[in-house]
Amino acid sequence: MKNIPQATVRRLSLYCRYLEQKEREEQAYISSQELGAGIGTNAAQVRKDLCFFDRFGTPGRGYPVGFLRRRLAAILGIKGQSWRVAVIGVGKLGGALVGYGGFNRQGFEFVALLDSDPDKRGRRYSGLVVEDSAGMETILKQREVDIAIVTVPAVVAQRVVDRVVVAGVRAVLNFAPTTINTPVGIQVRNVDLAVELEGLSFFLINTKQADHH
Amino acid sequence: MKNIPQATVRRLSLYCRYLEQKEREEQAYISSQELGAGIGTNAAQVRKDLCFFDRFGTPGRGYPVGFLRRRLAAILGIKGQSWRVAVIGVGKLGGALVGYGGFNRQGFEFVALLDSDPDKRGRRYSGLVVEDSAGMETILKQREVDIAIVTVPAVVAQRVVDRVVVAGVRAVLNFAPTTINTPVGIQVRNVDLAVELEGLSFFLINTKQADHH
DNA sequence: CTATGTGAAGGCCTTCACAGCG
DNA sequence: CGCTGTGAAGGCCTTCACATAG
Repeated sequence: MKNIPQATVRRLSLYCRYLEQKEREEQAYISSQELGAGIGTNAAQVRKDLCFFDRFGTPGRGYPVGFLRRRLAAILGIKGQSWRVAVIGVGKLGGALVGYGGFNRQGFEFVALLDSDPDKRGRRYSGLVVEDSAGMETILKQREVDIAIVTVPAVVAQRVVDRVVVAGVRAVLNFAPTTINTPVGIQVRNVDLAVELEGLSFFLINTKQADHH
Repeated sequence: MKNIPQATVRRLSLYCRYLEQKEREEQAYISSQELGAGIGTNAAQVRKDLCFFDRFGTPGRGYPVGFLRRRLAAILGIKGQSWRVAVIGVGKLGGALVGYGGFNRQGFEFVALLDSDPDKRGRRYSGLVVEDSAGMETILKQREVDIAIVTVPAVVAQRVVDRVVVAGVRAVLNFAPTTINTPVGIQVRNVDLAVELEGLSFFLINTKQADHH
């Protein structure tokens, strides 16, 4: 397969979600124009993104909603496949993520919650018990974890990710506010709240507030 | 000022945080090489980013750590300025974000928690009481809120953001898994957990697992 | 002699424009 | 005739390379 831009992959998720909505509304076809507007981009971008993979559309009609949605789900790997997810660090944020609606999309399944704090152990979230992170490597391997969500304090994040990688996990979603280094072949995505807020701050001081006359 | 790439702004936050660490370690100077490695980029990128703004460095020595950190904080607008933040939708995720360590950096102050659910009203998080979102416009205006963090269900997110914008807020951090439309002049940042997870999923199915012999 | 500052080159992603299909 | 599929053009961001400063 050709090399797919990271930006395109992000939009595929957005297309897929928007198509789910249109499918519920029982819309049969959708144009690149409408699909683009629905996720905040333009028609040309949609067509370019999709033509990386296949010819999904019918000239003159648009894309069949259900068909395109299923094909995109397959491309993203969230169809007929369930990824096994572990949460490491079950503090306020980690606890909130388990069972949060944003994750309740098919294709992902929580199989382990780990924490080093004895006080947190034994707590239940969505039917899962928090276990001792001392046994991290064994648990991650035994449960065949595919993706680790890391919500530990910044100072221990690198060490935790190192252990996760040793356990054979190749995909990490990092919420710790620090930069993580990993060997090649490991994919790390960072969700960095400070970076987002500071980006907004930069925007606020560099734009003139509209005057109120 | 020249037009600063979004990507550069993101890195400025990372530089700033890395410099805080080096400042605590009482390091006096840092090279573009070391600063780049510290946040996962290269020396040329660091120099290019910084030279958008000023000449911060000393050829032959590098950048003075404390000086550069303060200047970057000023550029990002998190020095001598405190942005007033409201959280709208205080469910699991919203509640976790209030008081989460990632936000405990100077420059941001929570001044309102709003929810439409009567059961949530009156609950306290970090000393703030959850109030009725019926009075959103009034509360946001009276408290001079600069940034709204939106953690409501996807179906109501657009309507909530519309009201936030009417109330004069120009910066939104959206956690709802849906695309938000706003007038020009409003900055929306999306933190989309489904998109991140599906990006990892795409990576996993498109890379060969290293063989174990 | 080391490390910055910066124009130029390169590469990647987006937008354009239109041929071609239904 | 409308809308897709796609090469080409354009624009933005990253990387290079070296003049310059200490």
